[in-house]
Formats: sequence, C-alpha cells, structure tokens
Amino acid sequence: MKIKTEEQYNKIINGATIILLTEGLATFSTIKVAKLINMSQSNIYVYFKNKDDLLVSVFRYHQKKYIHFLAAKWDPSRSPKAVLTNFVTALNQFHTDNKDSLEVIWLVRQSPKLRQLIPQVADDEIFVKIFKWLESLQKQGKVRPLPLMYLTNLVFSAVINYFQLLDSQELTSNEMSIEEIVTPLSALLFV
Amino acid sequence: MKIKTEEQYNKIINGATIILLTEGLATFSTIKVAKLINMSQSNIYVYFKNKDDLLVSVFRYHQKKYIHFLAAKWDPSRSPKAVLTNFVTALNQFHTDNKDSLEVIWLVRQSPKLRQLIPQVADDEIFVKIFKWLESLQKQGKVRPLPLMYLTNLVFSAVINYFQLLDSQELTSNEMSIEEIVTPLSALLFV
Amino acid sequence: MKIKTEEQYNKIINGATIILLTEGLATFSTIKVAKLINMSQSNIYVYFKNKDDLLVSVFRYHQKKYIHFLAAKWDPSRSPKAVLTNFVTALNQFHTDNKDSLEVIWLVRQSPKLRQLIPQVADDEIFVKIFKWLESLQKQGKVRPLPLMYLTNLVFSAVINYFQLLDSQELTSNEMSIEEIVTPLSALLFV
Amino acid sequence: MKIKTEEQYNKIINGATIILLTEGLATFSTIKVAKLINMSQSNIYVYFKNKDDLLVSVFRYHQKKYIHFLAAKWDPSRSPKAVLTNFVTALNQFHTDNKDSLEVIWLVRQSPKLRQLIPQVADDEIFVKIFKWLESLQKQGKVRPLPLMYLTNLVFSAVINYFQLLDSQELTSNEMSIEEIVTPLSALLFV
DNA sequence: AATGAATGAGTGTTCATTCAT
DNA sequence: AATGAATGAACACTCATTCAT
Repeated sequence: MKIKTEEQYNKIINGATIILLTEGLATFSTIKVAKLINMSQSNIYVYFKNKDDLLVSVFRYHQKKYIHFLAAKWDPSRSPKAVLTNFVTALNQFHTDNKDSLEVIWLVRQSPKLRQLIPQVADDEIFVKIFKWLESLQKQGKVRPLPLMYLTNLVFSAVINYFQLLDSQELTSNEMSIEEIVTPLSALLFV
Repeated sequence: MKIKTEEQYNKIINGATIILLTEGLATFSTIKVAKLINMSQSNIYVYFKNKDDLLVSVFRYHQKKYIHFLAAKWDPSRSPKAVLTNFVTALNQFHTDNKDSLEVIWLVRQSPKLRQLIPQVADDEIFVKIFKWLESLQKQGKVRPLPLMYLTNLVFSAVINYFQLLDSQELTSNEMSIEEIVTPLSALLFV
Repeated sequence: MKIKTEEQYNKIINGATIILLTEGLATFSTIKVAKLINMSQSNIYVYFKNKDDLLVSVFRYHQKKYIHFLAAKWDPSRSPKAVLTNFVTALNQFHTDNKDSLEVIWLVRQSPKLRQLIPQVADDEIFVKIFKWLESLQKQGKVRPLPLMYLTNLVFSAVINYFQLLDSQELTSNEMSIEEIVTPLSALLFV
Repeated sequence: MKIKTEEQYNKIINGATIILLTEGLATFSTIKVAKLINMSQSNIYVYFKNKDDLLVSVFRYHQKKYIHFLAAKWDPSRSPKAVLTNFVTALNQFHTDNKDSLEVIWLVRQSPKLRQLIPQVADDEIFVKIFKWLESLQKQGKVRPLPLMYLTNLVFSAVINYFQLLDSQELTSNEMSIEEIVTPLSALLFV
C-alpha cells in the first residue's frame, strides 16, 4: 500500500491509536476511527487494505519510533549495571514522551491473531546488538545462564508492569521511582 | 432440579472458556458459545445478565480455582527461599492441571473494559496472608523495600512469561526448566 | 435449515421472488426483500443461512411447484403428437397460473454461479419418465436420433421463448396462439 | 493522439468483456475492470458516462462484430435449406472465432434492466434482409405461417442452446455435431 | 427453565461517481 | 487525457438483547 497523502495517512494512524487505547482491541472499529478524525469511513480503505492492515500499520508505526529511540540511546561501552540503568532510564523517558506507543505495542502483542501478522522484530539491528551484548556477558559468567529470550522478556515486563501500575493508579511514583527497579533487576540479571 | 440448573450453569461457563481461548476476546460471542454447547442462545441470558456478566463470571470461576489451589499449598513455616520455591512449583503444577484457568485469568485482565468489572482480589484471604508474610520479611530487612504490589506482580509475570514462551514455542522446557526461575527470582526478591 | 414459522418463510420466499423478477439477479439484495415485506433484514438470516441459500430456496420452491404440476399432467398413453400437445398445453396453463414460477426457474438457471448450487433435477421422477418415453420412441425410429438432453432443451426453450415474447409485447397471443407451437415442434421432434 | 484514445477505448471494452464473462453481471464492477487493464478507475469515466453506458457499449461492440459477420456470409441466392445450412455453419464459425462475443450478447440480454438500454437490432440492414427473405418464402407457402420474430428466435436459440450444452459439457461434439441441427431446424422452419 | 423468533444496531468491505489537479 | 483522493450509499452478515410461549 503506497502512502498517498502522508498527512491523511498519519491522521488515520493517530485516530486509530486513540481508539485502540480507549476501546481496546475487542471493540475497535474503523467506523469509530473515521468519526473521530472526521473522515469518511471508506477513505480509510484507500489508505489501508483492510482492518487488520490498519492495525498492523499502527503497530509498526509505534514500533519504529521505539526502535529508533532505543538505537539512539544504546551504549554498551559502560559497565553492565550502567548499561541496564541507562536502558531503564531510556525506556522511562520514551514512555513519558510516547505513552501511546508503548501501550499500543503491548496491546497488539497480546492478541494471538495480530501477533501472527506482525513481523518479527528480533532481527532488527538494535535487538541483534542487545542480544550479542548479553551473550558475551553470559560467556564471561556475568549474566545468569538462562535463555536470552527469557531474560529480555523479564526486563521488559518488569518495566511495563511498573508503567501499568502507575497508569491504573495502583502505584504512585512517590511510593516507588523508576530508578528503584534497577537494583532488583540487576540482581535478577547479573551474577 | 437445582442440580440440573448448576449443571447448565457450568456447561455455559465451560463453553465460554473454550470460545474465549480459541477465539480471543475480540470475536467472542454468545452465539458461538450457544452453538458449541448445543443450547439456545437466549437461555444463556437466563443464567447471565448480559455478555459482560458472563465474561466476568468465567473469570471468577477460574480465579476461584486458582485461589483455592494457592491456599491449599501455602505454607509460610519454612525459609523464605523454600517458600518461594514452593510457590513457583505450585503455580507450575496448577498450570499443568488447569492450563485454561491461567490463560483466562491473563486474557480477561488484558481488557481495559473488563478489568473494571472484575472485583479486586487483593482482599482474598490467601493474598492477605501472602502480603503479611512479605511485609514481616520486609521489616526484618530480608525482602527488598519495594511496594509489595509491585513485587508480587513481578513474580507472577515472571512465571506467566515462562508459560507463554513455552506455549508459543519460543522456548522449550529442555532449554530451561521452571525450577531455574527460582534463583533469579530469589535474587530479585530477597536481599 | 429447519422451517420455523411457515407463514414467515413463505413471506420471505414470495418477497424474494418479486424482487428477483423486477430487479434481476444483478441487483437483488436481502435489504430490498426485507423492505418489501416489512420485516427486519436480520430476520431473513434466521430463516436462510445466507443470500445464496435464499436464492436457491426460491428456485427450489418454484421448481417443486412446476414438477408437481408436470407430474399430474403427464400421460404417455396417447399418441406421440397428442402427448406433445398435452405437454405444451400443460406448460401454458402452468405459466398462466404461475407466471412467476417459470420466470424464476429460467432466471436462476442463467446464472453460472447459482446453477452450481442447484440440485440436478434430471433425477426427478417425472423427468426420468419423460426421458424413458422419448428413448423408447427413438428406438422405434419415431423421434429424431439426437441427444435427448438437446431435444428436451429445444422444446422447453421454444415454449419459454413464446412466453418471453408475449411478456415483452414483441408478440401478442392474437398473432400467434400457444397451440400453433405444436405443429413446428412436432416436425422438429418426430420423424 | 486520437489513435491513442481509440486504443484506450478498446482496452476498456476488452477488459470489461473479460470481467463480464468471468464474473457475471452480478459482480461486474468498474474497479475490477480498471485493475485488470492497469488503468485508473476514474479514467473509465472519461470514456463512458457511467457503468451502464460501459455495459451497453460492450454489448454493442460485440453485436457489431456479429452483424458484420452475418452480413458478409449472407447469400439468399440458393435454396432455402442451403441458406439455412449456410447460416448455421456461419454462426458456428463465428462462435469458434469469437466465443466471447456470442456469450456477451447472450448475457447482457438476460438482464431486464440492460435489455431496456439496448437498441433494437431489428432495424439493422442484415436483419431487414433476412426478414424479407423469410417473408417472401412465407408468401410462397414454403415457410410455416408463424410470426417471423418467433421463427428467427427459435433458430437462434436452437443454435445457442447447442453451444451452451457444449460449454457446460452436458454434451460433446462427438455425440452431436452442429450440422445435425440443420435437419430438425429445417423441419421446424420449412413446410 | 428453555427456546424460537424477532429486531436494531453495528461492522467490514465494495463500489459508482465526482472533483481537483 | 489521466489520475489519486474522497465520499455516500449499499450490502452481506453478525450479534446482543428482548419477548412470548
């Protein structure tokens, strides 16, 4: 699907993002998106092949942002714990600036149906770098000898969990700051 | 007669569970449940006020199972690490015996709309016990001084993550056994 | 699809027949049928699985009428030409009483897509009888030695053609009566 | 420049012919035509006023071919039966060379809506000639005294019927050759 | 308690047509 | 002449929910 008027394309993506986050996947509909952005529903089908195409495009849009951000912040030249701190801080900053993006990424990943339509991200350059970094530390015995897939998942969900508790107001940033995650995560990750 | 009613109630709950897990929340419908269990769709409305009521009831049904199981296995008389090991092993056993239950609990929690309808579980007896146990350990300086809500969340998602990776075949139990979670989790939890 | 309220079922069939004949297959829609008979469109789907199911059912409804009529009139005990005359007269009478039926049968047969969904009628008892009658006459050299399928087709389309020209007012029954078909058809059929 | 325009015009007609024959009238759409011939959908509206105009133009295109062909083959100088034989053979040859054309002519004629938009062909020179020829034979008592409109219709549908049965493989040319039509048709037509 | 029937609202998708460029 | 964009209307089909029996 060639991008036609970039402005309109983004308008739809942004509208879809809002509907997705307020309604959830279950009741997301193109009609609601169209109404929100004041556009005819049929015009959405000029820009996207079908509903799934729209949803996947929304996901990709936010994932690209996320990946670019991570890549810009990645600096493995420091000590392992400093790298972890840096990573957590970066994620926190990204979440502050792009709250929607992280939520969309998380949301779409939860749907088995959509997950199948989403391209694997693991091959992306930045993730390859992170995996290699972890791998070399594991060989030096500095990282726990568990599957990298599992370790990175744990770190990610530890951070996301924090954000979700903040969002649902079950936790406040006074009770616990993001930096306080680093120590337990460090204990979990490093030997 | 009363027995027959309970039978029908459970029939609906079980049908709904299957549809929920095979279809996902997005395309779950009472029609599909009715067809699956060979019952008239309108009869579902005799047992449940509406669709959301059914979904919440399904959630509660599995959550009760889960809570009963945990309560039966809970034994805080041993050392903290032994308690953690015991907890993880119990969860694993529950997951093996009641795969559906854990998945339903996880699935329903993902929906913002449904989460609001679900009663807080924290007041349940078993969770009160666990929280008290953690609290006392924290006072003795044996558990990291982080909000208990966050710590328990971390443990739960570490275990769920493991199950999910197994299910999606991104991980095999050969590469990593459930027991191997205990050491990193212990490091994360205990000082 | 079990017939539920026969009255409603027939109401839908009749409405669909009217729409089919006035609109043609190309612009036939369940919405138009529903509006015509003052019924909710969704209720049509209680009685018919889908649009094609409705169309095929309409066809079958009229075909059954037609077959019953033919069977009642069939009498091969007379001379070949008398049988032909009888047949043509019967068809004419049926057409007078059930104009819609013959048109629907013809219309639906023209659609390649629908033809596939329609059960072969050739096995029907009355057609088996007609074929056997023709076959035996052929063996006696009284009927032209052409494929029976083709001969019967010719007779049927000769009659239908006549009705169509009347309907489109390109011909009037004054210019030509139905009985006048018999002589040329007889010449065509019999040696 | 003008040549290019005619090229495009024909491109559309040919594309429309293909869609018409593969999809049928019911699901024919300008979008499908545009996609097939790799042209913008809106450009079709430069050449044709609307969808019906396109369909009628397609019909006329093939009808012209057909009429030209008939005119070229028409030779009333021989005996009536020879003329009939000649006519049937010509139709068969035309069908072999221009299968699409005959099918389109037949297809469009089936639609009540389109039939109204189609110009009467009877005034065309070649048909005038054929009618005059039949008329004069009728006056000599050599052709059955039935409306010419009906007789010509019968001949045409006898031939088309044959082609249709071949196409639908309900008949093979081994079982019956086109020439075998002539004898019964002759009996039907001539006294 | 159980069911069949009915309906209104919604949903994804297609399409004919128009318009500005 | 050609095209991309936009739109409103239509359509098949699904579904939650209600009601009478």
